[in-house]
Amino acid sequence: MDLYEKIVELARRRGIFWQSYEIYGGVAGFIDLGPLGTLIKRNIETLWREWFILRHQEFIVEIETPIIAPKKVFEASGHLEHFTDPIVECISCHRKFRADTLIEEKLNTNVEGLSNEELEKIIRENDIRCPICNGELGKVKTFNLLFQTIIGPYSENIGFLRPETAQGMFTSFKRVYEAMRNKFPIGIAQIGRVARNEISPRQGMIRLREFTIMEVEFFFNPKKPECPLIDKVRDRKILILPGELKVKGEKPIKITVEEALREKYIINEWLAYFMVQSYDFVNKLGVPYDKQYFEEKLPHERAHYATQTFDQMVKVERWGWIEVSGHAYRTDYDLSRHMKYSGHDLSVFIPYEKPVIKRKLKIAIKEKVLRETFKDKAAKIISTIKSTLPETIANELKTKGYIEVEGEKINSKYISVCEVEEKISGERIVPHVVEPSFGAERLVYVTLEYAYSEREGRVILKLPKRIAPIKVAVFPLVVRSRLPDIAKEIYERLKEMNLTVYYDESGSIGRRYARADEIGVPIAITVDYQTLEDNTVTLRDRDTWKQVRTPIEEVYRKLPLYFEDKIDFFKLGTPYESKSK
RNA sequence: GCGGCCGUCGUCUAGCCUGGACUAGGACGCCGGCCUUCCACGCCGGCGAUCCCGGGUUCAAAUCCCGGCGGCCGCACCA
Repeated sequence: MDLYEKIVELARRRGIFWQSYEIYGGVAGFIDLGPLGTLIKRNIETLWREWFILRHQEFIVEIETPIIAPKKVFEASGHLEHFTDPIVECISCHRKFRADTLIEEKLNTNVEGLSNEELEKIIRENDIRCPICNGELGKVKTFNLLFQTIIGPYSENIGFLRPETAQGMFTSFKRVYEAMRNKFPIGIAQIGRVARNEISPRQGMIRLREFTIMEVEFFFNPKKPECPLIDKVRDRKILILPGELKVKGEKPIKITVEEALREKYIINEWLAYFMVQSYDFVNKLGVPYDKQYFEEKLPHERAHYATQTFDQMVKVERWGWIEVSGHAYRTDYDLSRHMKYSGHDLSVFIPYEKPVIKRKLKIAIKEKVLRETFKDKAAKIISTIKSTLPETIANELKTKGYIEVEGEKINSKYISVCEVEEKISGERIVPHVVEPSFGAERLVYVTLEYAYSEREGRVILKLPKRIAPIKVAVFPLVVRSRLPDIAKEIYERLKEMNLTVYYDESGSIGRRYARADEIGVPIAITVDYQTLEDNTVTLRDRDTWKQVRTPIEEVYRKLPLYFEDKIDFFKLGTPYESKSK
């Protein structure tokens, strides 16, 4: 049984996650989170919020937008066109191939944007066959990974489930920007469900058809792409595999952020900054730095909207390196497309430090005179003049004394040229975007895998205490005397402190410790006979099985400090060894 | 989607080849009780199985046949 199987089994047994709709045989690509899984995922989300939003709250804000969007949104975003692949199936061996890459490889030509029929024609004309068995290829079909639905009753209004939360940030960009009183640069974050109709998801929690994305769309001025926070991470070393090394089959290299930027491995400082944040965030979930690296996606591997993408890879036992986050430089692709498709201006006004004074020619039209002379034709003449460059008009007036419009000669009787000063206080730009984007369920799995350990045949989930779904377990050593009463009292007090905590008096104390270890409870409090004498209890550390003894009142004071990482376990009391040992 | 392997209590499994005594057995876990002064102790009891689903063959199907669904691995696909 490999680690993945052990975790899946533990998850099912203890209520962390399992396959959805089991009673109907299950459906691939969907999972339920159980009581513990829900807590774990929420703790990961909370940590993410703190790490990416709270710490940057002066310029990163969180929003929520719908899961369903009308067709137009995905026409604009390019997903209807690009989130699909033309696929051909070999008639004899039934293997499937991407039609476009097959042709591009064989004929060494670019067939981007061609229709399925055109691709099929090329395949027929060039007698392209199955590269595996040399069999004949069938019809070119399209796979679109968007889930489709209908908005409203009996409606023609087609909608789609979003494949990423990002579009919500783009479509509402202007509102958020204004609500934040034109804060710029600005990051908009969202945690939400997305859906992708994967062709064949078969890696449990790793490839889901519906999952949670945590992402930031960070909007900045492409003319000022510097990140003021980059100094904080400039000297940080990261493991990175740039595209140019990847194509040579080389391994990731360990370099500083500064070097990565200098060598243009990473093309934007903000992108680099968020990559380091992500490196640390995943480390906080229990993944060591040497089990992570950033891999650049090659042009043909990238999504349609990105000019550079790094995937943050984490090593897992079963599948090797898997992607837990993507870091894409999306440029102004999305905003520009939404401007074009919606007709709304999504640009941002950037004031200059000092207004620029520009001298400019202006044509003054004496409309009244012009109308009197040319009657009906006047309107047309005026609009033509207005759409002509003032410089051109001035030049013609100077040389010829008139300009010719609509077959009429217009001289200085009707128009005159003057020079005006124009004060330009800034310019409008379409922001560029970098996007760090995490898959929450994958992080849940990765966190579990790195927390999983065994000791003396027992499972111990060494979850970071921030992530542990249950923080404290309270046990009476035996069900005798007043021990259960005191333990229950402690349990009630801890609940009032907003901790997740549980009380257990069943079976032997050893069994109860084992049960608690298995779901990663960091601290177990045991009420024993000594408690009756001096009001002290033992606290047991999940990872070392060591115990300390502390007065009950001290427990309430010190536990919060422990969970805030202000003190470590051994500061919770004085070392304690049980007598029987 | 193809090929290989697989699908029985919560979990792991026995039974399947060679159809019938299977009311589907066990272990672990879970629940209750007893016991118990610190690491899955012991004893008693209990709950717990659409034998993946549907169809067929048969007097009789967990067992044989067909179809489907789901899982794992490989290919392909996807990020």
